[in-house]
Amino acid sequence: MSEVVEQSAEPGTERGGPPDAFDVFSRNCPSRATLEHVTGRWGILTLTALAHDTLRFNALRRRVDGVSEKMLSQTLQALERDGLVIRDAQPVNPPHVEYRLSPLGRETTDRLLALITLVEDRMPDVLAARGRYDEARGTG
Amino acid sequence: MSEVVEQSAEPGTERGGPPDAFDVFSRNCPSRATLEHVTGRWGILTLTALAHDTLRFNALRRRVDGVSEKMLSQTLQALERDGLVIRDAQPVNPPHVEYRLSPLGRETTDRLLALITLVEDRMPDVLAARGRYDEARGTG
DNA sequence: CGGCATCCGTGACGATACTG
DNA sequence: CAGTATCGTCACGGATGCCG
Repeated sequence: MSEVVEQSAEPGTERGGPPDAFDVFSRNCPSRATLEHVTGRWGILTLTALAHDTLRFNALRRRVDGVSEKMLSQTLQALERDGLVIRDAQPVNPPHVEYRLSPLGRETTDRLLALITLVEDRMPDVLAARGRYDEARGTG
Repeated sequence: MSEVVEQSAEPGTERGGPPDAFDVFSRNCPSRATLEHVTGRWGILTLTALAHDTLRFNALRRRVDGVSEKMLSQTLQALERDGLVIRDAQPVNPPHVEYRLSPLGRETTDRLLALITLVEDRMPDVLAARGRYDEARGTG
């Protein structure tokens, strides 16, 4: 396995800092890594896709437009490892595996959803801002 | 300029879809790009750093541990272009440039903060889950 | 101080093929 | 169906140097 999302190699994990040691601003804080799993390109979409339903691998793949098999697999593993996603595998043939959110995953996804909703709602503003910015540069 | 965050090259922007056309799930939706600016590794941290204060470039750089000059510059440009960050440049010598959140940027950052707070709070759970996951693989 | 341009390595990512 | 293994690319991102 030459390519892994992140094994337990967090160097600064055991530095035993103060109680608020999980501040994302420091380079080696594990919360930074988790935050990146959650907010990573595929992390966001995967969690959001699981917000309402329990889904199987390929259903998820269809839902998250553009994700490759590999990246979905990787993303799911990272999220499962962080305890945000639960993997239910039934050893039947053909294999039947379902993914769903854990309680913590649900909480996280709720906040994510709040963010996404805002961004989607305000896209007209964003697009307008982009237009202004580009014009101020392109035209002079 | 061979390396650019993203110019106006969004291919699916003008497809004139339905009102809810800003669904992040479709590959070519501009909201997906904006979401990635916001939730990108440096986007999150930059916005969060600006949550409370107006900051100058190098102050920001010190605050966001590990960011390179180049990435901070790129990130700020993307966020400014999307209308989330406002750049105040005073043409004095030495140059004095300040960055602050726009109203939309503030709204966005508030939601981001809610997410970050949750993740930081729950890091013990995450770490425990990781421990269980790793053990179930390494040992069993 | 606040940038921008250039060079360049690394690894994230996608496509494909294979397994159970 | 649900993945894992392998390989190639390319653009993300760091280091450096220059300019206003």
